[in-house]
Amino acid sequence: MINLKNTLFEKKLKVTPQRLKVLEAVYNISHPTAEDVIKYIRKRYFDIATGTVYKILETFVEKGLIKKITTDKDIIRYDGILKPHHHLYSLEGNLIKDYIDEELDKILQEYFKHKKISDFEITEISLQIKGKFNK
Amino acid sequence: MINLKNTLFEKKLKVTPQRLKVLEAVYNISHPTAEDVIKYIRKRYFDIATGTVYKILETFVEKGLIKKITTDKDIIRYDGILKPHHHLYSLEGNLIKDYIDEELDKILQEYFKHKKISDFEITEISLQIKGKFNK
DNA sequence: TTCTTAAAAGAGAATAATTCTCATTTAAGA
DNA sequence: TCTTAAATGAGAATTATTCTCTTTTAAGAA
Repeated sequence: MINLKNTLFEKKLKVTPQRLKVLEAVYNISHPTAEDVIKYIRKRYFDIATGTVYKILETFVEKGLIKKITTDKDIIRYDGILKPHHHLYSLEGNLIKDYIDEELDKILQEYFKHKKISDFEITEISLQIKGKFNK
Repeated sequence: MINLKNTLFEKKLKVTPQRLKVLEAVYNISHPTAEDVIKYIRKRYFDIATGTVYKILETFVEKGLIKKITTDKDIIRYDGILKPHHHLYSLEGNLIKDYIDEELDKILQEYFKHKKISDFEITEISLQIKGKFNK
């Protein structure tokens, strides 16, 4: 169980009720949009301005507390998992799942140790795996 | 040199001047946004309604003529290259480059032939490689 | 505990990308 | 050439996101 207050404190961010709840939301919802976060907080805790949530999410991304994830929809989603991982995308719906595979990471790391891409320095590699979820 | 008229015809799409130019634009601009396509056409050929361009791009994606590509910005980009490939993303600016690497594709294919992801059928794998371009 | 102040939050207007509606035009086959 | 379903255009509507400016508050100092 993560101590939310401490997480903010370590990043030198003022601990506010709004920030605590946004962080909680991103940790508890899978790949939420800003709108998802707003609903989560309004339903359970208190009213919050949309601009505030957008601002807080942006701040968290800058501080490296959460990550933006890429989708080909026009809505930005966020991810509370920081350790490098990949994503499974449903070709049918909006479902996105995390995919963690350290063996694969090792293979990729090994591969790019030898194969250099000219004029490009790799910081991070993530796979988008598209397909179909079977129920 | 691709025959644009024929490309549309094969997909059973009415051949219109607007569609021809949108297709030309996506082939000639690297990872354009809808706005990029509109500017391209207006500058060189004729005025075109924004809604028309959005509609045409959507139609092309549905017919598999082009692909949407994912970015963590809030703008959708398109890609005229259909053969499976990966993308290099600049962490600094908006630069996106195609990255084609058949050796890597083979390794991934081999890897996932053995390693199955439970309840998921892979259709397509693409890498997002983030990092820094060196001039 | 109270005071101070920079930072954060709130309200709502502004912006920008995208979608929608409906009237008009046009490609393509009869 | 005629017919018609499909495509385009114009602009309004929608929606996600950002911005502005005022008010509130967290946190450290006194």
